[in-house]
Amino acid sequence: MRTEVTAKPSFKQQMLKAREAAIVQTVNRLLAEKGFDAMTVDEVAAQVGIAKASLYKHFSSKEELAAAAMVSVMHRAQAFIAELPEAPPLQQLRAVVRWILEVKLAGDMPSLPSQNSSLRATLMANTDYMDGLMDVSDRLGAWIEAAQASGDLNPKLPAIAILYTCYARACDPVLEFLRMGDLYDDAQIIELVLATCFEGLNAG
Amino acid sequence: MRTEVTAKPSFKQQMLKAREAAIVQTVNRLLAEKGFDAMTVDEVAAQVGIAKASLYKHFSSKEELAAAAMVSVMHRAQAFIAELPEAPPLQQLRAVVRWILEVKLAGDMPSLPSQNSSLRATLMANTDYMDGLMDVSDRLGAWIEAAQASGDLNPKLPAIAILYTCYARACDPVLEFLRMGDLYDDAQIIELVLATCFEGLNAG
DNA sequence: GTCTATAATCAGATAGAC
DNA sequence: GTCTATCTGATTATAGAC
Repeated sequence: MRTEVTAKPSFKQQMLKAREAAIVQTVNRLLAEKGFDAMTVDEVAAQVGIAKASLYKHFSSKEELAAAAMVSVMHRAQAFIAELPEAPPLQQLRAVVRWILEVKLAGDMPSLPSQNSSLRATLMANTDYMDGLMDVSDRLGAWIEAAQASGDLNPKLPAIAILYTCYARACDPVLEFLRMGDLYDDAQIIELVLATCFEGLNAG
Repeated sequence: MRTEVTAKPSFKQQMLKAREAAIVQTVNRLLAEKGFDAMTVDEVAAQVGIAKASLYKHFSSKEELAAAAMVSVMHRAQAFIAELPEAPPLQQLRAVVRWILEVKLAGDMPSLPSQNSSLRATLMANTDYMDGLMDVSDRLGAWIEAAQASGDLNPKLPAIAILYTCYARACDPVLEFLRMGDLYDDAQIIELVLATCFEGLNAG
């Protein structure tokens, strides 16, 4: 009966984790749809199907909710990068940017106001988030420098500027603008933005 | 005495216009600093130095305040475009994008949440704003198509995608990111973003 | 038109029973 | 841990005197 008594709490914890995952997924979608300020905790609780007070047992503030969503996407990014097949650096970088655009178009890319200071503080204090961010930045940074050395990326641009430009695709309004026009499907939109990002607007 | 009685209200109206201009300037700056949601009407009134109730005599809602700020930048954009010296289309377009980046770095580019529906409605109902937007879009659109025809801009990209990509520089977070790093001054940051926008990340 | 004072609402967070 | 009910503070907007 040893297995039973140890399995019971484990099962309970699994349930908890599952519920927290559901919360994070809902927050993720709401952050992508409406942004941090417009998202209300009441809304999150309603869509998850639990009481607001229960939410606060899992996450102690609205900022923590947002941070959990950011950690979630960061982990998904790490998983995506880890499973990338071997390829030239530029191709890897392009694949990551494409993934960012796909996640955004799928409505799963949380968007946070870069100015909100309490939110910034919460994020910077979150070691899961910071570790993930640094890990991803290191990997992308290595690809960027390798691609510059091999003459695939413009060596005159600072690597950090290239990194930021890639990250910035996560909140690029061009995707929504093009979608509103109803002239291009999602796949075409992604190709267009990828092209403007890497090849620029100028003629080749 | 004819001049006196007609001059009096004209002067009064000038004062009003001046005060409204001060309000709009304050709103402009606050929208650039904190965004629409984080900006409060109390804050605006305090910084202008008038009572909140007085603000509402000039603008009937927070949305109207934001719309006035958008009309203001739109008019400044039109004035900038009108005074541009004759030059090839690509150069004109680049000048406008450079102007956008300069205004943003100067902290004078209001940033609105693209999702807020009541705000969208207010903006779309504002004929001053819509007229300005269409006028600017027409002028930029003509330059874009001319530059594509002359082989300066990539003719494979839809003109509308190029237009949106230029507009999107008004909310490009790369500017703030690079500024935070403290490695480049404002002039360098503008050149970097201009280069990535037009020449792309790839090597020439 | 400007002010002080206040209404009305909404959202983040908590108390306390179960 | 989950719920209902509530507190607390902030924010948009307005009433009414001058």
